[in-house]
Amino acid sequence: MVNVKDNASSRETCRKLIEAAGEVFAERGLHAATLQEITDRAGTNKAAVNYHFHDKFELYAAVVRHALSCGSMAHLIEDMEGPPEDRLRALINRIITDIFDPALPPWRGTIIGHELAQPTAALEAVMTDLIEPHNRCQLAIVREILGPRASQQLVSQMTMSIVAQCLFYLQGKEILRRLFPEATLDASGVDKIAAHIADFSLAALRAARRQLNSSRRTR
Amino acid sequence: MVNVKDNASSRETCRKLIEAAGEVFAERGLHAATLQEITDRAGTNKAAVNYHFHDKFELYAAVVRHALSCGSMAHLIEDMEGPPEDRLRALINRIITDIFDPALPPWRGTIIGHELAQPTAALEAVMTDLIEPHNRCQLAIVREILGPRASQQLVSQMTMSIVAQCLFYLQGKEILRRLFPEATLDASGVDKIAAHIADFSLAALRAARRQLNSSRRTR
Amino acid sequence: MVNVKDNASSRETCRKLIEAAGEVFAERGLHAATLQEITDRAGTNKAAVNYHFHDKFELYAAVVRHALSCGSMAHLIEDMEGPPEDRLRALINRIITDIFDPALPPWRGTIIGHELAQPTAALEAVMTDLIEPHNRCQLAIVREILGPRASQQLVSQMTMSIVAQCLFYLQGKEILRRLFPEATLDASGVDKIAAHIADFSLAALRAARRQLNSSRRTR
Amino acid sequence: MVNVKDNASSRETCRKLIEAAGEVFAERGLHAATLQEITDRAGTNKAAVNYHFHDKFELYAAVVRHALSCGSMAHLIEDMEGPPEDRLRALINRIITDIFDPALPPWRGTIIGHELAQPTAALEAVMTDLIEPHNRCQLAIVREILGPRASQQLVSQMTMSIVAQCLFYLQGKEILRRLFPEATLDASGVDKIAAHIADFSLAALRAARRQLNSSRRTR
DNA sequence: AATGAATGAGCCTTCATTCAT
DNA sequence: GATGAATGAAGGCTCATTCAT
Repeated sequence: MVNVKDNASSRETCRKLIEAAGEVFAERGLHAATLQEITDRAGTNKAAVNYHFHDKFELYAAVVRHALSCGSMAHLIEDMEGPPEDRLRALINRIITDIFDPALPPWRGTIIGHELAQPTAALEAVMTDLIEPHNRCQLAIVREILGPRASQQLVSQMTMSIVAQCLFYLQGKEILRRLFPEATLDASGVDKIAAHIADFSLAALRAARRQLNSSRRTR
Repeated sequence: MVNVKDNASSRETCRKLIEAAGEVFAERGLHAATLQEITDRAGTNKAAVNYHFHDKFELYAAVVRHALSCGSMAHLIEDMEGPPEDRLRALINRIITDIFDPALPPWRGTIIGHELAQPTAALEAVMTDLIEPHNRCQLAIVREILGPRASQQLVSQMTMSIVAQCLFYLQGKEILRRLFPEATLDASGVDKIAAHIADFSLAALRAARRQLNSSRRTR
Repeated sequence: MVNVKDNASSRETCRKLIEAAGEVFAERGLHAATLQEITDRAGTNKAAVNYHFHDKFELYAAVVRHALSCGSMAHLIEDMEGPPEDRLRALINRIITDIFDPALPPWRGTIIGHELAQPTAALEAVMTDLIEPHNRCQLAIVREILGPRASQQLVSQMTMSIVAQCLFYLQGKEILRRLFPEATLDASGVDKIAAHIADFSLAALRAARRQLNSSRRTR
Repeated sequence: MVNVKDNASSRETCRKLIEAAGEVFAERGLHAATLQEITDRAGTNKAAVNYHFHDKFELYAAVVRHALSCGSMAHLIEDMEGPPEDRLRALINRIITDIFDPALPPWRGTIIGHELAQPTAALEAVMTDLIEPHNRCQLAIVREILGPRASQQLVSQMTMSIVAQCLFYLQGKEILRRLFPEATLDASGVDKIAAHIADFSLAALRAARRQLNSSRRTR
C-alpha cells in the first residue's frame, strides 16, 4: 500500500499516481496497462511507482481500494432510520447516485467490473472491510421487509436480484447504451433509474411477503 | 475468424485451439493469457495459432463468438408459443439452464464478463448477429406483458432489470459464492434460481401493469 | 539448381519462379524476401520452391546465374574484330545497352549490386564461367591499347576505371537519378552514355600511352 | 537517431552499439543481421537497442549516418585553394585515403554499398545534409576545369565517371581483389590509386576541354 | 524524493521447411 | 506435380524492475 511517509509532496505524488493508474487500468485492464502510460499521465517517472508502491500490482491494489472506498456508499449505511421499505429505497438511491456522481472518478465502475470478471488478490483485501459490511446491511433490510418467515435462501436470492440491477448500471455502461438507448443516463435520469429499481424490487418483495403470509394461513 | 477450409483435420485443430483458448482467456484475460499456455493445452504449437487464426486477437474473437453462440440461447428464441408470461418464464429458464449447463464450456461467463467490463472489437463483431436479435426478442415479450400503454423507456428499464439478474449469475460466480453462500448452485438449484428470477420479475411486471391501468382509469 | 526433369510444365514453373524471385530478391534483398511473396507472384505455392530448387538459397543462386547470363554481354566477346580502340568502344556500348535493355529483366542490376556489396556463395559459382572470361577479354583490349610497355598493374587499374564507370550505371540507378538529374536515362540517351564512357576512357588511355612512350624516349 | 541525453555513460553505450552494429550490418546486411549478435559484440543486451535507438531500423540509420559522416570527406571540402586541377587531385586523394584509412571503421564501404544496391529511408535522411553538399562541390570543380562552355549534362557525366572510380574501391573490395590481384591495396598503394584516378580523370577532362575549345574556334 | 540508464525475461509473430494427401 | 496442414526455430520488441546518482 501507500508508504507511511507524511511528506505533503510524497502524498501528492501518490494521489496523482492512483488517479492516473485508475484511468489507465480501467481503459486497458491490469495487464495491458503499462507503467509508462500511467507515469506519463501522472507526470512522474517509472521509478516513482517502485518507490511509492513497490510494484505494479500494489499500485493496482491501491486503485481497487480507492475505487471501493471513495463513494458515499462506503460509509454510514447503518444509521438510517424509518420503515425498511424507505431505507431500501434510500440505499438504492445512494448506490445509483454514486455510480453516476461526476465528482467521483469515472473509472470506478470499470475497475469493479474487472474484479468481478476476474477477482485478484486486491479484491480479497477489500472484501472484508468494505464489501461484506455493506452486503450484511442490505441483507438485513430485505429480511426485515420479508419478515421472519422467509428462509435465509430466499432473503439471499432477493438481495441478489436487487444488487444485480445496481451492478448492471455500474459496469458495462457501453453495452447498455448500445442495447437500451432509451434508458438515457443524463443527470436528471439518475433519480428515475433509482426509482425504477426500487419500485421493481419492492413490488417483487411485497408479492413474496404476501405469498409467505398466505401460505402460512392456508396451512 | 476461423479459416474457411473444410478439412476435417483443420477443423479439429481449430476446435481444440478455441477450447483451450477459452479456458486460458477466461482464467487470465486477453492480455495476460499467453499463446504458449493456450497451445500447450491444445497440444499444438504457437505457429498453429498464426496458421489458423492469423494472430492472438482473432483467436480471441473466435472464442468470444463461440461463447455467445454455443448455448441454446442463441437459437430458436422467436418460435415460442403461449401467453407472454409463460414465454418469459421459459426464456429465463433457458438462459439460467445454459449458464449452469455442464456440457457447455464453463468459461463462457467469464469471457462475457471481460467483454462487459472492457468491450473489445471482438464483441462489436458479434453484437449485430448474436446479441441484438436476442435482446429484441426479450423487449418484445416484456412489451407484450406491460401492454401498449407502457412507454418505451419503461419497457427498456424493465428488460434491463431482468437481464441484470441473469447476467449476475453468469459472471462473477466467485463473488457470488462468497457473499451469498446460501444460494447454492448445485444442479437441482438451477431450476430454483430460474423460478426465483421469473417470480421476482413477473411480480414486478404485473405491479407495473396494474399501475399503468389504474392510472389510466383515474385520469 | 534447376532439376533435371524435362517436362514442359515443370520448366515453365521454374521460369515463373525465377522471374518472380528476381523481382522480389531485387526489391527486398535475399533475407528480407519471403517465399510467400515470391510464390504469390509466380502463382504457385511455397512447396513448389522446395520441389524445384530444394530451398530458398538455391533459388537465389539460380536468380544470380540468370542475372549474369541473360544479356548479350555474356556471349561472343572474343570474336570482335578491328583496331582495339573500336573494340573497346563496341564492348562498352554493348554493356551499357544491356544495362538499359527493356527486354531484359529490370532486376539484374540490383541483384548484381547486392552481390557486389555482399558476395554470397551464389556469386562464387558464376565467377569462373561468366565473369572472369569477360574480365580477361577487357584486360586484353586495354593491354593492346597501352602497348607492351605498360605494367600489369597499370593495365589492371585502367581496366578498373572503365569497369567502374559501367557498373555505376548498372547499380544505384536511384541515387544516380537523384544526384545527377541532368544525365537523363531515356532510350536515346543510352548511346550517349556509352559514347561518353568510351570517350572519357579512351582519352585517358591515349594520354597514358603517350606518357609511356615519351618516358621511354627520355630515358 | 541517437537520443539527445548528454550523459557520458549513455553516449559511450551508443558508440559501442553503433560500432558493433556497423560490423554486423556490413557482414550480414540489414535484415540478416540480428540484434542478438550486435548486442553480444557491443557487450550490452537487446533491450539497450530499444532504449537508445527505439528499434533496429533507427540503429541502422545511425550506422548509415556514421558511415557517411566519420571521414574527413564530410568536412572542409569548400575551403580548398589553388587551381581547380590541384583541388580535384586533392579531393580524390582525400576520398581514397579515407576509404583505406585503418583508423576509420572498415565497414563503411559495405554499408554504403548496401544502400547503393537498395536505398532505405536511412539514406534519404542523410542525403540532404551529407551527400548533396559534397556532390555540389565536386560538380563545381569539374565545371571550373571544363570551362563555362560545357553543358550541364557534360559536367554531370564527367563527375559521375570520377565518382564511379572512387566508389568502385569503396565497395566490392572482395570482387576487386579477386579480379584484379595486381592492384594491391597496401598502405603504400593508397597514394598510387589516388594518383591513378586523378591522372585518368584529368587526362579525360583536359581532352574534353580541348575539344570544346577547338569546336568553338572552328565554328 | 526522484531520475536516467540498463537489463532479463518473455511474448507475439514470422518464416522456411516438412509431410501427408 | 502440387497443395493444405503443421511445426521448430528464431527474431524483434515490450515491459517491469533494479541500480547508481
